[in-house]
Amino acid sequence: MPEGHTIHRLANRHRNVFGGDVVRAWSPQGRFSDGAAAIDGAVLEDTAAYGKHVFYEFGGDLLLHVHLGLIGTFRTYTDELPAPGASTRLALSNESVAAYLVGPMTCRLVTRTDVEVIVDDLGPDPLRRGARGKTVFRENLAKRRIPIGAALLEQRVVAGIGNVYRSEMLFKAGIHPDVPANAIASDDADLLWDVIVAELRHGLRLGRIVTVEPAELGVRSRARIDRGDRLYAYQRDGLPCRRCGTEIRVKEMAGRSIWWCPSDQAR
DNA sequence: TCAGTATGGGTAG
DNA sequence: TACCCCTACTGAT
Repeated sequence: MPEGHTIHRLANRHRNVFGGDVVRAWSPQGRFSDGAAAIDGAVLEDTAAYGKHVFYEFGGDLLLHVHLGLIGTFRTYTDELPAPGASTRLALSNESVAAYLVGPMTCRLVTRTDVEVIVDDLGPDPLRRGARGKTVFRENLAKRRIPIGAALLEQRVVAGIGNVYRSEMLFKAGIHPDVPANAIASDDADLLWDVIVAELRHGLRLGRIVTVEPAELGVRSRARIDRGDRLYAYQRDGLPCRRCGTEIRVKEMAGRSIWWCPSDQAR
């Protein structure tokens, strides 16, 4: 489930369980054998997430770059350590933890210069501390004529938003997905940024996407919200809006479906 | 048990 | 625009 919050959780988890340790690395699938051999026996010094990218620092100029894409998963085991399956691109382990990467879009070795190029091409990451994030986000919107619903999926505009969050953020900010990004008032852009930061932090903490306000369901925390009640708009086409009862709509935008409430998200 | 789909995005054409 | 990665989940059978 790789939107930005998932990747930051992954980086944090692997820093906690592998950080400072010598790790064993191999590629059961064989497609990353040379890369795995290069980091096998090295100390994992740190991990870092930027948007949907995660980097593993092995000292010097040796880093591992992973992007899960749509179907990639990185499963981490701390109790029983099963053997990796044949499709495992990269297996990492120390004495007590094993992590198996399957189906990633990207798994390669990079240099610090490569990382800089990748990160420089990304918009601000709402899960990273940075006083200028809101300003850069607002400036990025002002430069684009495309609909805001499309702009939110562009990782150069803001890094870490995926298809679930784009519908949910626009619902919570009360913005119609068709509004051109450069037509959004700066106050609304600031509000949208604040919603994005808050929601991604909730997602990071919970490990799942829950955007519905607990008070609206009469519960005390997002952790108590049932699976079917977690979202306002995403994949709820034909169902009544949780706030106003208007039927949620869906259409395609930037090659993917987007959902919105025609009443709460007036143009 | 199986088919269909998707929380992504690079690359080839 | 099609393909790819080849998982995880959902709904139909």
